[in-house]
Amino acid sequence: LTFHVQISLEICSVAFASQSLGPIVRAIDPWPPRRRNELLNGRRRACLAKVASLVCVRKGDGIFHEGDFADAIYSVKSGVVTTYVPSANGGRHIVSFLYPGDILGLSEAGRYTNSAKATTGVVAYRFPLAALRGLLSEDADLDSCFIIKLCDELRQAQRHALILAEGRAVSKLAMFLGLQQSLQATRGGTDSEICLPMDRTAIADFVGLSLPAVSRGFAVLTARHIISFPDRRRVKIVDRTGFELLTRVDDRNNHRPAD
Amino acid sequence: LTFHVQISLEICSVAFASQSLGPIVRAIDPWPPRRRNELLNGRRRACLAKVASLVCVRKGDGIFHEGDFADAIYSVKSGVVTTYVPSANGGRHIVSFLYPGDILGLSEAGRYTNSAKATTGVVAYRFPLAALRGLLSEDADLDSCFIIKLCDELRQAQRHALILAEGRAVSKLAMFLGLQQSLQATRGGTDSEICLPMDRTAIADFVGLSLPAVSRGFAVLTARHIISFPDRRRVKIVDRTGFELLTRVDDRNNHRPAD
DNA sequence: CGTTTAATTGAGGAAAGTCAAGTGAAGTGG
DNA sequence: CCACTTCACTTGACTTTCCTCAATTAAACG
Repeated sequence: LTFHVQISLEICSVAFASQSLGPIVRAIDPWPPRRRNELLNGRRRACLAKVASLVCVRKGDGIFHEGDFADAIYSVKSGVVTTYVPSANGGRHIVSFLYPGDILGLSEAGRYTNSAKATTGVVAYRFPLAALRGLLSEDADLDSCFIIKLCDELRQAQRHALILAEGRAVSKLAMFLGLQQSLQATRGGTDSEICLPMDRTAIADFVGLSLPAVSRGFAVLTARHIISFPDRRRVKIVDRTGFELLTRVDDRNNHRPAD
Repeated sequence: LTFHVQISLEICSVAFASQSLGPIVRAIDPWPPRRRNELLNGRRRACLAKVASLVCVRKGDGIFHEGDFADAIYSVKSGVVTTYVPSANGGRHIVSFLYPGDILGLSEAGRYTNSAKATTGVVAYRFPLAALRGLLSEDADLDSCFIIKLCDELRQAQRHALILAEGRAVSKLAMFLGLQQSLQATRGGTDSEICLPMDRTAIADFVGLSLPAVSRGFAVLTARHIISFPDRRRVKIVDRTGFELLTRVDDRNNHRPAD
């Protein structure tokens, strides 16, 4: 079975499990000991589901575009969404990869601040802003949930910035893998195997490297036996010590083989 | 009069003007036509002021440190705060520069995710989390205000990522200046003169360049008559067309003198 | 099985990093 | 108030890394 088939299966099962319950919002709580993962109780999920419509997007299709009138936000139900900022000469900067339980549709003065497209087949809840704001103004706990989720996205954006600021290509890639791993860990993935639903170009546009640099970086990490690729879209961390050394911020010297 | 004296004066006047009213929260609204700048009405500001304490921090002193137990968030009343992630070998990555009306103290599982220190003399409101959460659970409009502010910070973090992802040093610097300018514009600053409360090292750590690269980059921009420095901490944009060309995302070719 | 797309690999050049010296301004003590 | 110290910034020379362009291989799709 190829990766795609497995993803499709996952979509079905997730969709099935949460169909009657309504949207999930997933985040790590900024504050001490509360719920850690799914933020909404059944009643509130049902309530949100009432004002939401379900949209299905084929792999590669756009969801909204930078500058469009922002009349709704979305919550990913299944699949992977990429948000990005297109640039003049056909290039783009990828802002984030979004997984089930993530929300998207950030706007400024009524216009989306970036574009979104489906990296795999995607099913998402669509919340018209008017209706959502109605709900938010009535239910402080629901607001709380959004605050927590926004804190989560903010932390992730800051972590992304940390990756982009890193000097060495191998460190960038290691940190990227670490990020993907923790994202998948909070969603019940395994610890030592990371799957990469996006292609190399997308990785390059996310970490701020050229496509060849990504390829070479992965080659170096593989040659040093820090990671291995069972398949182009699946990574195993072989040498966790070496790996974590690279994910440490900066150091400027962690590119050389640790002896 | 030097720059420092001017800053001190500003601190005094700002502190005086908002002393009796309580904290301000400033943000650009993500949604259409609502309030655009100060988000809180007088009653709510007074209400927040009741649970807050005022902290004064001398220039250069720390406010909290990464990993500390996160028992409060802060709102800048006057001065400039820098948040950063320290790295092993004495380096650091700067996450953001915070101005009056900004909030700080992002945490994960009860611990601050980055460190904060005063770049100028700073006065800030300190909100103990317990009290703040009490207020938030009672007042959905106050939650709304925090949601809007978080959206604002998220957009800024994404804009920061855009700067870090940019390839050319001169573009990074131009984008950085553009960012500072828009921050100061929403706070009533002038359009053509930008002031830089932070030193060059801080700029380097923010845009992801070495200190010499920042120096050289500014030199290039000056030589091309795109900007000018009346003083090391004050920048004027001379050639706005050339400037905006550099702030366009990517292009990979905008480093050469446009003929 | 051939075509198209995605990914790797190679060679050359340019940009920024590093290290180190030099300049200027600010702050300190006599 | 001025000389001196100190810190912030600039400038220079050299090295490294990554980007660019291009060719090649590998995988996906009909």
